[in-house]
Amino acid sequence: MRNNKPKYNQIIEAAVRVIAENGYHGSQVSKIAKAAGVADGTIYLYFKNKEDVLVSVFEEKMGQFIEKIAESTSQKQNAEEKLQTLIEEHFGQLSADYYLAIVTQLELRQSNYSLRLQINNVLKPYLTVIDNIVREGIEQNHFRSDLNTPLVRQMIFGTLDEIVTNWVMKEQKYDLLSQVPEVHALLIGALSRTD
Amino acid sequence: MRNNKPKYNQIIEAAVRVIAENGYHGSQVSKIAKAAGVADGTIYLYFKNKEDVLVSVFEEKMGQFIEKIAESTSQKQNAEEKLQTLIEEHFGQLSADYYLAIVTQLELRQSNYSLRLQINNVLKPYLTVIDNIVREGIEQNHFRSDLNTPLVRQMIFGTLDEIVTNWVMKEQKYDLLSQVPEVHALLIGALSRTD
Amino acid sequence: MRNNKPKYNQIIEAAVRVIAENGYHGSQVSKIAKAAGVADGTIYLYFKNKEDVLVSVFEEKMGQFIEKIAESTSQKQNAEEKLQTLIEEHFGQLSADYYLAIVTQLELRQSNYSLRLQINNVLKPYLTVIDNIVREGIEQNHFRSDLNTPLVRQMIFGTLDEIVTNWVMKEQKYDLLSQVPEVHALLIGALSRTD
Amino acid sequence: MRNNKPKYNQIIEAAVRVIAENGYHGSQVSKIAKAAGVADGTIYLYFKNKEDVLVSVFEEKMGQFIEKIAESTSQKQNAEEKLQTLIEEHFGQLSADYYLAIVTQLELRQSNYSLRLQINNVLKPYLTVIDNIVREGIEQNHFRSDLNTPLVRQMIFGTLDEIVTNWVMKEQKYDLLSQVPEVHALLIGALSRTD
DNA sequence: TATGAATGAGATTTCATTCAT
DNA sequence: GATGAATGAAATCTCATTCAT
Repeated sequence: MRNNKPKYNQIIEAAVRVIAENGYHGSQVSKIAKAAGVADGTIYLYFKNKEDVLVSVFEEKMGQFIEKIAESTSQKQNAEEKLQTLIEEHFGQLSADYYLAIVTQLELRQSNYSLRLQINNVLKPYLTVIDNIVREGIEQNHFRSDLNTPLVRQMIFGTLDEIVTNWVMKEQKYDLLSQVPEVHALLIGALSRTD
Repeated sequence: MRNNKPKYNQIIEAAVRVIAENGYHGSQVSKIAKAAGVADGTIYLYFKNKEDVLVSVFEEKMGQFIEKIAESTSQKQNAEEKLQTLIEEHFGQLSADYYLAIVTQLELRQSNYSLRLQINNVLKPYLTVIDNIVREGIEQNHFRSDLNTPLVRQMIFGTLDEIVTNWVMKEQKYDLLSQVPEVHALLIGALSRTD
Repeated sequence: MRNNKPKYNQIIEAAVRVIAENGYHGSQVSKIAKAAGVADGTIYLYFKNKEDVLVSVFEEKMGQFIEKIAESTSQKQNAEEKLQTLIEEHFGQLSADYYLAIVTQLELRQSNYSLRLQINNVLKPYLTVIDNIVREGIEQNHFRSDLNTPLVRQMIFGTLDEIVTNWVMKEQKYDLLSQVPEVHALLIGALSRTD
Repeated sequence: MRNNKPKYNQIIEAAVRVIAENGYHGSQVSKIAKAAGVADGTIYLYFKNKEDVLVSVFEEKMGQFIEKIAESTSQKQNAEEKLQTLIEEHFGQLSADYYLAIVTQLELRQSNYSLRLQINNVLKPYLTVIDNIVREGIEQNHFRSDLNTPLVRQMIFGTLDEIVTNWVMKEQKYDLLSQVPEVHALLIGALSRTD
């Protein structure tokens, strides 16, 4: 695998740092190369072009992000707990990585359509995790049986994403993790049976 | 106000069209000028720079969008109905204006940080409308009294925004308005008192 | 026509000068722009890209070159005189324009395949002039009737071209025009009836 | 000599193949190395630099080409026959080696001035062969005594070269060798005594 | 000898903005 | 007010060459 090569990871890590500090449009290849301690041309030994660097940043970082969430949730027994864990991990990981939060919430969204499509692809497994929790909640009779899974998934993802983006744009001045219980309560309220 | 001048509006309308058809990065000043039937230099008689054109597009279009929502909701008596009307108007207006939906959901999000801050400013009155509905629902004892208004507002806006973005990215192949009841039910579920 | 625009001609003339002085591969767009007294970007208002500049140099210069030859030869009555005039003009014009000779004989031949095909196209009318002289000579019974016109044309053009190239590579240290009679005699020897 | 080393020849042969298939500008050192089955760096153990590879290709290939012509013509008794043999060999060898024809007629001509000077040097022995035939013809009283040898040599070489180049550019769609008699007749016509 | 990963200089082209008319 | 020709800064990517192993 290419990520055994140390230079590959050096470049990815440098890219996150440079993008977080200079913004998407201020992140020239030469700046990333310098931050990674390699020559400009070296970037092109590991990546097809600049867009490939950015996609790879997202793939690597979001890949880990999603994997952790998938693993943590899988260890919980019911849908409500899984949802809570998902929110905790989502907020927790982005709280813990200042640069990653800026890059994923603000900077990479400025990318062009082609890059956006690839980013959406990377996100798919996360959306599947959400879908499965919703389905499980319905099967376990904890959630309402008439839920429209895609719509619910859009609500959950849209809610979490908007909350994190607000937090990043407010320069992370408050504690994101402390909002987990309230967010969980809101979402459970939306999903639970009322009878 | 500068929007009494006919060329100002010509340019705004041309910009929406050009951005929707060519994407954010394919929308050069010269292209907008040509579509508006004016010379490149004329743009600079009405706008400070390109960013000002884009902000103005958002201001004008979202200004109308928000105004309509504010007016429609104000005619309803209680928070639940107001929320329903808000969702209807939000989905309805974007359903009705193909170009506007693409521009606001996809293209203008590719803008840089500075433009994004200005766009957020334009959105503030909309967020206030949501806040007021939430507060009213609490006061009317329809919503739970322990709701964290900003958080709830983020959930509502994040949910609606994510749903519309998905719909635009799926090339508007399904009917957005038919989802209003389900979305409303979900949000009401999240907000309502359970006792 | 685009060559009414003064900048267009400024750029063409500058390009000939720059190519002659710096060689094909030493002729960056910025160097041509500077020599023409315009900004780099101005080049692209008049030419699609760098290749278009080079093709146009050849078109304009060879266009005039060929036109003069066509006109001069047309005023002669028989094929032998026409051939003499053609050689005189061919050698004469390139003798008179130091830069043009270097550019057409040495530098533009270093171009890539695509440019070479376009250059060949420009040369076509010249080859036609030669063909017509050959045919006329045959009809007038001055040249042998069994001549293979394309082959003869290749001999004539190949001969003149090789002689000029040698002269340019020897840095034009001898007088090219003084060779006209000998060259003419050789070619007439090849073409004339022997009975 | 360095061409006792097998890798040297591997690289030369690979270079011809790569240049014929990819064109002069598409023939990177790494591509030649790969085709030769050696590492990039190995090229530099056998050649000073890329230009040296190209010059060597020309030297080796044209060396053989010229040697054969010199040998074949030396076995003929008079200038006319020698000229015929020279044309036959010139056309014959290039007809027989598809890649060599493309490389020498089209691709290597795109090289820069310095390489062109070296290529001219390689050609010198061939030009001497031609010169000797011309001088012999004059001495033998077959050719006109007033011939300017360098000029005649330029005519002969220019003619043959132009004919081959045309044939290569027309993608070798017709038989080059069948033109030998006509070409010979033309050149003999130019050189022969007319009394 | 042989390797091949790393280097880094260098050039085309775009496009927001200006300003003389 | 209106024009649009001209500006020129700025960034990606290639590829010949090197050198530690």
